[in-house]
Amino acid sequence: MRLAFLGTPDFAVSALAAIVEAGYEVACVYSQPPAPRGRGHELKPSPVHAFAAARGIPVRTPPSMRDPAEIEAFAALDLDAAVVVAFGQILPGAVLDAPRLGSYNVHASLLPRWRGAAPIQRAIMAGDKVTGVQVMRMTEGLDEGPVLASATLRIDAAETAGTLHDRLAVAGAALIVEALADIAAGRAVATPQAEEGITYAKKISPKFSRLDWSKPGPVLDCKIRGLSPFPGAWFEMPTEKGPVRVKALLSVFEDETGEAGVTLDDRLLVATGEGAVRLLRVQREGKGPQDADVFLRGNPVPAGTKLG
RNA sequence: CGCGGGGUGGAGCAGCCCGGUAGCUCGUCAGGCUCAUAACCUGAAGGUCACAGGUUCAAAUCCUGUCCCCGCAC
Repeated sequence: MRLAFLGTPDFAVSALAAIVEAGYEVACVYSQPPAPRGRGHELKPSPVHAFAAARGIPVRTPPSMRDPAEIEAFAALDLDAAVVVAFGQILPGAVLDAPRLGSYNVHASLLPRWRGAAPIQRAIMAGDKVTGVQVMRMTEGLDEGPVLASATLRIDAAETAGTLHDRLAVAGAALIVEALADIAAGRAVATPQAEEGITYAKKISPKFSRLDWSKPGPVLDCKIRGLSPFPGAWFEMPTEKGPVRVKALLSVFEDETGEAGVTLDDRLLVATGEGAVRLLRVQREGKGPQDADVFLRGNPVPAGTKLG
């Protein structure tokens, strides 16, 4: 099997690593172009780019796969299949159909639920109890292709987008390797997605990550965990020097009541519109993440504090 | 030179603007008390206040330079 791999973030690295490990020939890796990241505004290659480069795999980072020259170059790779994982670009049909056996995508949800950009975060934010990862054969529609392989994971009460991301990345890596074996052997079965239960996982915008304490506790808890660690659901905390922005990274719902936004004890139990939420892990602006007890040592928050 | 925050006993912070014997919460150690949901009381150890210069009678605190760390740009 001669493959091309298209992916960008860490989530995709797990899949690429597994594919390489399994011994498949990766003719070329495609990734998003290096962007200014990190302190100092330095140009840094994407995680997938860095991984591939370190292993001597050719890397291409075209700004657009719609470019006719790129499509031609892609076709010239003479591929058996292409694997796409969180690439970050919509691929034209000419690219998807170029490989002899087609193009396959690893998607972190149980389709057709959470088609689109941010399935992991959306699943937690919606309070889903289960989610999963699937391999589908790609079509031109957005995550509409038939599914070849699937793995289901439970989402527990302490799950954050970060922990779930890591678990799904591992599961997805194993799944794509299995699926490729089936595809190579000609025994892969693609099942069309259900017509019902379609939802879309809109891209996460930091603009909507502020916590509104008047909302119900369970909703806030899911929002906190779904946006953790990035971009982080935040609120304002009063201090002697003025309000400070604090991100909530992990929380748990508790059945206590009080005026929304006011702390009920000195350990970050915050009353909401319905019930209360205890913050277990937080991050002050400009600081690293801290467990609540560590945070409280240097930043005491007495009961009765009104949070914004 | 993309923007911003910071380096103070083992951890998290205050003190710096308005120079003058280093403070808080926690941890550790010793002893006591108590068989209670982060336990409590008493005592102790532990810091060249990132580093190097400068100003000054005196610098964590003011000035200059260096090193390191962190956050945001997904």
